[in-house]
Amino acid sequence: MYIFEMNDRIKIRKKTMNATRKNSLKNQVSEPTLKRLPGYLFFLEKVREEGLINISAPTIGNALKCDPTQVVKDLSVTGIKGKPRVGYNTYELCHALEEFLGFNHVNEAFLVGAGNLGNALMSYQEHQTLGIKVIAAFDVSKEKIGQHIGGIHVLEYNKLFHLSNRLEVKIAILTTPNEVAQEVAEDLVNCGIKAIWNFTLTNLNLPDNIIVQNTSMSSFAAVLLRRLNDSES
Amino acid sequence: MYIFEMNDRIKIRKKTMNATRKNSLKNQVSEPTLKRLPGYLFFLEKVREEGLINISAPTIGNALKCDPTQVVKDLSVTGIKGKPRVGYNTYELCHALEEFLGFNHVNEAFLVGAGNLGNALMSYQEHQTLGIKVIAAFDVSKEKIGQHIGGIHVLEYNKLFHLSNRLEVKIAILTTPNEVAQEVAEDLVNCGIKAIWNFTLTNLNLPDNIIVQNTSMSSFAAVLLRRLNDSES
DNA sequence: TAGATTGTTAATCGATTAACAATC
DNA sequence: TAGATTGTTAATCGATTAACAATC
Repeated sequence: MYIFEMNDRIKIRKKTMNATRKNSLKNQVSEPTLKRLPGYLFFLEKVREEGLINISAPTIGNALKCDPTQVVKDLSVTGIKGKPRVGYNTYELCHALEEFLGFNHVNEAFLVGAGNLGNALMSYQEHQTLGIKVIAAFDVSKEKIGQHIGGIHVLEYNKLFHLSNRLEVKIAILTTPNEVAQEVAEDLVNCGIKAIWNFTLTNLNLPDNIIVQNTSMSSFAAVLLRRLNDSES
Repeated sequence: MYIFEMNDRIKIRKKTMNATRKNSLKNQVSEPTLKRLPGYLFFLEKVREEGLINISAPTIGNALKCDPTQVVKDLSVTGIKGKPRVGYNTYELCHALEEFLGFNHVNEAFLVGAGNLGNALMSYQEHQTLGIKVIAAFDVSKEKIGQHIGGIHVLEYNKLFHLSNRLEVKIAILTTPNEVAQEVAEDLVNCGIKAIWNFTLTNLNLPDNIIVQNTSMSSFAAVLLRRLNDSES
């Protein structure tokens, strides 16, 4: 009988996991495509308001500075079919994109950490239709508790546990200090949260089935500053 | 003599441009790598404060949930060499990363559009060291002009032209309404701005030498909502 | 020395781009 | 019909991952 070495075992387990993972990810839309979709939606809504009934992929590509073939491929995820020589129906496309992205219905969310960034996101969302609506914010600071920001109450952190029992909220926005992010995230998962929009710099360690969307401003700053540096040399 | 058809000409010009572009981009660090670097920096700073002198790529990869080979490759851009069986010197790495990213010196920036998101970024930056410091904000709204937010004056938009003459600011943060973004961006370029951190949904049309870093919150919302949807089916 | 880790080079993987037939 | 545009399939490109020699 052949005895695996430890390294072999690990490799085999890794491969199996990857295969399973990949299978469940099959026919999922790729992240680059998903990130481009809101851009199409915004542009198409503008165009539609201007009264255009149809628009071709080359026209869209020209406006958004990307390859027409890519536009065709990206838009195909909505299931909407275009007509040769005519293009796509702007109304149909807008509608399908909103539905596909989940921007057409209200996705309720909790927000934890009513600091600067937290406050900003609370105020911001009133004006942008991200499809995500913060219904309650939580903080531990006595000064912040009781405040109204952008029409949202800031509640005591402990109330999270009660409230999550009553409401079926699946999304949480995490804007706490980095040091407590992991701890808070675990609480959120225990409260039934399925997806965390993480604005902290902490790398969260959570069960595989929890969706974590890391959004670090410093990544963008890094690209901008480095490109500026490159261009000057 | 062979006469090109128009399509051929366009194709050839495109190819030439791409070749030139690529040449100037040669040995530039890729965007995915750049976006990961602040994560390494943040983690290494924490680790260094805890007193660790050396750290290996596998240890970093484990903490940040990414491939050790990728860690090695990413960190190689700093020029810091690790020692086999020992790893990298945490102090050297932190220092080199900060320098490489431009986070070690103050990069002055203007901010245009002191709305919700603008205010947030003004307050936020005090606490995070993104390497970018807003030294003045501009708005057209009478109510906002004269306010102090996060220690930053909100000035009348027209003052931008005077001030940019005196100061050598190269970076601008754009948080205006979408409708005026293009117009403001052109003003900024005329004022000598070289890099624009664009938080609007408008696709800016600017000279090739201007660096535009698009940062749309809705892209992240799109990925999060879609993944949540996928996981539920 | 033995073995873990670096660093480089090759293989793989996935996304973008190109090519082209189908079609309105 | 002619020709622009869709939509699919193939080629290219670039990033990630794997393999392995060098080295402390």
